[in-house]
Amino acid sequence: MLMKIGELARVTGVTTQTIRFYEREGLLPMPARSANGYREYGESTIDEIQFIQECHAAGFTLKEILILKGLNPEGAAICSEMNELLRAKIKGIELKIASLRRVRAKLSDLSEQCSSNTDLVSCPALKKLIG
Amino acid sequence: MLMKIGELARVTGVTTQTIRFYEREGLLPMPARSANGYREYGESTIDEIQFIQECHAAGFTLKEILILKGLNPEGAAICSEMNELLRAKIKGIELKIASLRRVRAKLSDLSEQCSSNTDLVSCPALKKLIG
DNA sequence: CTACACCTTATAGTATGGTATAAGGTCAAT
DNA sequence: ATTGACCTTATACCATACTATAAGGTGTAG
Repeated sequence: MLMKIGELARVTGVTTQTIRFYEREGLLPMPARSANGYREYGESTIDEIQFIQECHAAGFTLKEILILKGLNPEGAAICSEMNELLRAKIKGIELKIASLRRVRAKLSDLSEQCSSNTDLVSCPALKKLIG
Repeated sequence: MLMKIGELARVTGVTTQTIRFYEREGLLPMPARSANGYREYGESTIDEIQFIQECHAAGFTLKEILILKGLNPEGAAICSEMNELLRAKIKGIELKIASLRRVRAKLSDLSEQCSSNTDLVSCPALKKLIG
């Protein structure tokens, strides 16, 4: 049932240092300690770490995840705040996707037009593509 | 025709320090200098900076943009390398999108189920959503 | 001629998200 | 009883991508 930090690290795929780092940053609650001072985690902490990882992969900063978790010291996050943050992030990601698609299109064209060229800057096709 | 660094900064929306930083990092070529030592930029530098910004918005690091530009000191980027990098980045972005969508779905559900709750961690709906 | 906005270099500091190191305590097995 | 794997704290360091500061030169307007 109860895990020490090493096992929690193994099952979540993060390092023990990262778990302690998250704890210092307030992303993970202070765990119970056994008699010898070792951290003792319940299985719900696995979900908490996965939630952090999932949010981080989605482009949230650790501070934003703090807000999402309502542990923000400047006040609890209410749902409208969460949704606001979320919408802003979705918009950001969509801009990123659009940008990536533009870059991909440009570079795909470029690699077709000068497949043996070694320098994009000196490539005559570049101007058309990035102009 | 020729711009000083301040004007280039204004038209591109980056700071003069950032332009000098890009130059130091090899992302921008060393510009010509006027008699007084001021940097003199042609209009093509606007495109170069926009290319950097576009790639950066798409999730490339500055080092990766160096590779894309074929200015990588470890060797010129050939098109296959570019495409490899590009495909990896696209995959990364797609993973991010997928993750974002999962988080969005979870939080949308959450905000519907407990629209006045102030703490996600103590929310009884959370377990279902992030489990 | 002096005020002011601009330019120069060099150096140092910032925020983010960790990662590494030192110096030591715990515990199960041999 | 000592080896080895684990745990503890504290501290320092890292890459990324800027951002700020110091100390000074340039150029134009009044």
